[in-house]
Amino acid sequence: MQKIRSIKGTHDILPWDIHKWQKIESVLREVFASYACKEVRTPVFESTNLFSRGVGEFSDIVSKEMYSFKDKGGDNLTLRPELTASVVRSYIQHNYQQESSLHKLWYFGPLFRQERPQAGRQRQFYQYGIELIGSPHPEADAESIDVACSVYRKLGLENWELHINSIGSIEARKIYMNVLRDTLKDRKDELCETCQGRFDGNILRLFDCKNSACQKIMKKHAPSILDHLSNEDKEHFKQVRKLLDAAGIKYIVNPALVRGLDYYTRTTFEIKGTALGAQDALCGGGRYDNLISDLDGPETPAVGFAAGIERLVMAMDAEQLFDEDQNFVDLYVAPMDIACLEGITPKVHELRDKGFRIHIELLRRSVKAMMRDANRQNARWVAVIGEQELQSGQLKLKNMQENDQVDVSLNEIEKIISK
RNA sequence: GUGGAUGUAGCUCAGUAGGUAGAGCGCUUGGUUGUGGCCCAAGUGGUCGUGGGUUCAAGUCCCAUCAUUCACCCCA
Repeated sequence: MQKIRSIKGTHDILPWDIHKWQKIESVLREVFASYACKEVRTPVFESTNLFSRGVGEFSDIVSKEMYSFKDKGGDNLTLRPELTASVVRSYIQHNYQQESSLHKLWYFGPLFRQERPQAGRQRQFYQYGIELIGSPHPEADAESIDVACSVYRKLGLENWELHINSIGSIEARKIYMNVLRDTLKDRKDELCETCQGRFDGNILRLFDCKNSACQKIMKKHAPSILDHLSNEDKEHFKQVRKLLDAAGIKYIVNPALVRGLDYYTRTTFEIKGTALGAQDALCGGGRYDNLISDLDGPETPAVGFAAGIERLVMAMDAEQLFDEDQNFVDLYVAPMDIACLEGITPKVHELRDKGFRIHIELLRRSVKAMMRDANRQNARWVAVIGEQELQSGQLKLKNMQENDQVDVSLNEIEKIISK
């Protein structure tokens, strides 16, 4: 008999690790609120064709990594492999543009991709991100990059770097790709197999190849995409950089940064964790001016990013940025027997209503065992409740840090444990 | 999908030349009658991933399989 376990590439976030996620989530809310972004939540599954149209039918994500299935009505559904398409779908479906001409949205949730798991990559994983929809201007690009960086700054993360690039408009990119093909065609034989395969298709991907021979060739001979942008593209990118400078954000202009998703235009950016393994992208994003109209929505410019939580947790663990789990209990109630438990219940109920964190011992253990347990649970105060205490209404509250006891009446408990 | 590494108690691991399993931590209980953190003691806990094979005998050798993990690919 095989032990039941979570399926490949999925993980439990265990009770003793959850505080890490809660810390991150609370900072996210804080940061997004400070940029006046609003949260949107969309379903975890959508029509399959939303992704094949939005992400690109020939992209790896769509062609081989999606969890797709037919429901009982025969509809083709897919567990979302990314969130931008879903948010855009929601934007179009509910005519957000009628509410306001600019939307600053953020999201957080699980995504699903059937890839081979490894460090920093799982089949169900969590991302948060933002989409700024409506503005064609560089200030929107800069703001979305700014938000992304703020999260790491607020969390105290140090080992990361921001890479930015502009891949121009579709027209400029087409021209550039031809130039690239032209300059590299004599060296095509020196490239690795996969790169040769991509030579005639999406040649931009050659920049992503990890093969050192390919990298050398690209570094030496490939022209920079930045030299092949239109004047408008160049001006846009220049303004983005000026705004980042003004915000005091350090960045690396990296002309080799070509994001994998098909929908990007102009600005692309990526934040790399410098202490992570092979999967080092903490955050990736860029501008996508054509996606909304491609999905039959109104012509609407937009820019956004997505960032992975698991990788962030790894990066923060590496820098030891998580405090000990501070989930202490305010009052540990140790009843001598069931009658004592019953007698103290009204008081406990009242205190819990007021928001105190109270643990009542549920195992009928010895006082010694209860004290040990209270210690383990980081209890601030302990009250041993016996017949005597109940009858007199007087009890001893033990302060676990100071190791001393105070005599109090039932009604004074609240005052003491509030401190 | 392709490669490499690994699979022994809840966790981290040891297991010597093949002879039917150990440590530390954890957990439980005790060290007198109602009080923790240190210390001490006892106890709990594993069909050695699974299935075959070789052998008198396998955790230890061989094969298969599954799982985990790292890397390729791709990406957050």
